[in-house]
Amino acid sequence: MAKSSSGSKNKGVSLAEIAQDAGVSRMTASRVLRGVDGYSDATRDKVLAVAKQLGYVPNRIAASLGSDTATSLVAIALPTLGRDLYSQILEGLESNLSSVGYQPIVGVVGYDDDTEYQWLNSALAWRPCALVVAGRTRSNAIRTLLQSVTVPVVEIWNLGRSAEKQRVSDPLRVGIDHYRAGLEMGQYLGGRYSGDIGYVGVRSGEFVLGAERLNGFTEGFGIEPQALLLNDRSSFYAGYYGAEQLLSGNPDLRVLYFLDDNMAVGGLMFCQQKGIKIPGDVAIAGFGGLDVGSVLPARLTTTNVRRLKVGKLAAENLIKRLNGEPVAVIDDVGFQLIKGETA
Amino acid sequence: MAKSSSGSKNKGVSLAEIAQDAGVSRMTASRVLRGVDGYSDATRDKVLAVAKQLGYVPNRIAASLGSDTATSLVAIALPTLGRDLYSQILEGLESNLSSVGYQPIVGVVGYDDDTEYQWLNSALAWRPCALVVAGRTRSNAIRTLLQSVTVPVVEIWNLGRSAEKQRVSDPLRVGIDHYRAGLEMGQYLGGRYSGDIGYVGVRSGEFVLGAERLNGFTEGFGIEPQALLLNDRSSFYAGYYGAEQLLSGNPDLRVLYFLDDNMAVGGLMFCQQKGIKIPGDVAIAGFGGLDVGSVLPARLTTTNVRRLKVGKLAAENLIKRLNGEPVAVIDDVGFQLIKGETA
DNA sequence: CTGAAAGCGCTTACAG
DNA sequence: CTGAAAGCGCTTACAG
Repeated sequence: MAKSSSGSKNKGVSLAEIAQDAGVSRMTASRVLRGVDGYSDATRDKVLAVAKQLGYVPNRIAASLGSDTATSLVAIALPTLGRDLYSQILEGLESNLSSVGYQPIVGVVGYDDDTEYQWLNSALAWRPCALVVAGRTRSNAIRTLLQSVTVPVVEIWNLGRSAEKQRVSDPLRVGIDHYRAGLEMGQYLGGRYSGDIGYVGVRSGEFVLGAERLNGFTEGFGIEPQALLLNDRSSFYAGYYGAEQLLSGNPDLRVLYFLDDNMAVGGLMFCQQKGIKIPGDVAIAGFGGLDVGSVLPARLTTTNVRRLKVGKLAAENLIKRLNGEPVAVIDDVGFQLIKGETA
Repeated sequence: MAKSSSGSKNKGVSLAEIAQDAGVSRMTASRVLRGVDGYSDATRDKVLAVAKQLGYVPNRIAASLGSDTATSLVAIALPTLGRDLYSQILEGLESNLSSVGYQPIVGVVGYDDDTEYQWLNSALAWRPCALVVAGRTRSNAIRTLLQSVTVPVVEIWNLGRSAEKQRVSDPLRVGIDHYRAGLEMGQYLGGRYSGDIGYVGVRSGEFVLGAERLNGFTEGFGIEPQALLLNDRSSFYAGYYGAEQLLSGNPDLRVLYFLDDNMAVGGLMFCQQKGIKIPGDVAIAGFGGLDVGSVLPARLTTTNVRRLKVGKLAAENLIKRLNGEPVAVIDDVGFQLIKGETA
């Protein structure tokens, strides 16, 4: 547990001192500092001057306890962080959240229900005004937790498939329909290629990343791909390795679909090194629309998703909900099939 | 400012209720729940049972106000987030911080002093137990702020050049000496190539990213490179574009050094497409040791830095400082010159 | 436009 | 081992 012996709290300037120096009551000083109505111009100027001179830093801990409104803290639980996906979503979230005075508490919880549950519980102790989690199927314990919480919950990235059954009290969802993204890629490739197909993805324990996309892809293509699920994180190297594994076992594979562009580029590199022609021998497709795909000698065939936009929209919708404004319970950011030169 | 009309705070179970149901005083319940000494086994079991049954979620806001110790919140101000660099550092930070009960409040503040100052000030309102910022030269206002703060400050990524003058009260630093990283690369390439050299980097307004590295590189190579500083974010495409610009203006450039691997790979792609031989015609080097470099047809010459490690070590040292334990004021994570095939 | 009182949910000294 | 009192720094109703 966190403890700090060096940490006797910074007893800085308090509201009471401001009030005293300005010759007003704490209430009046409080009103001025919060910018609510109820004071003369002279009073305002005096209080503000004193506050500035003394270097007053308001104490949100006390403010939050004193009021019965929630804090301006938003608890954000992310599955991962070190790669493009969630870091860009988080950047979008942070940007739009902080611009209106909310501050994110972030946790990296992986794909493990217990870890996420623990984290959410400890985050709740800070009485956040909202919760942001990645959309996915969860254990009963977490579902119960998320439902019993009185603050808004936003699920990002994954819209889920039961888009039609939403009620107003349900969590807000912002992201894309990954099944459809996979479906469209499957249909596109299915119309151009035939023969055996393969998929290289990643799992985290029980949890298979991008499972809905793979389902959609299978449906769209019309053939069950040979799926290789590495127990690893997505990376160029995982894609390289996965392509090697899959192709060495099944040299006839005509199409290789990857969990994301990072892995697809890794697979591409493997094929290039082995003299396998793309897309002549093997067609390759990724997902995500990462930066790298556009600079490759051959433009990567992929599905483009605006990750920053997902974060920004999630923040916007959350803010609307917090302000009691009407808001789309499901917000589909959409995607774009990029018909590149690798498939 | 943040406000929430839907946000009447979740009046959940309080300590008082636990105490009443368990038939003890609030103080005793508090002691049990915090795990400090001073109660019988029977009392403990009773309190714990009631707390669990009622679904008690402790209120850290109140706990923090009630005690005079700092919160378990760590304020982390990052320049950027959507790319590998700081997201991986943050992942390391979060991981080691959360494992001992600290929670990060994160802000993305760019390279602008005013923005960072504002953010730090609002973060301070949450009375964090520590501050984490990126190491760099700052305005007087921020320096004053960071010095006047009573909680530990950690500067990450950049060690700075005045490593010898540190005192115990100075901020902790964890990262690498970027000047040296540039110097060693410059020396390495200077020993292998001669002729005009170029550098493609990025600036954010006044702030030049990786400026110390460029200085070291110049010193090490012994020649002032033609430097192109794009007013953009680092990306594959920026590297591609930068290489194009630089090479079209100076076809004789023999060496191209890039701000980071992303940009270097972009430059590499440009050269490949133009039939420019690497390293026969142009030698290319990056920085960072990003994943992509290892899968390229030609292994990228670069400087490897363990970003996750920077974050983890920063957290570890911070925790030591918070616990009053001795700790290295400057912690050099080090780097590794990768002599690849592109230079 | 202004302020005195009470309270938010905890914890810190005390005292027993 | 246990508890009554006071207080953390604010804000919410009131009342004027």
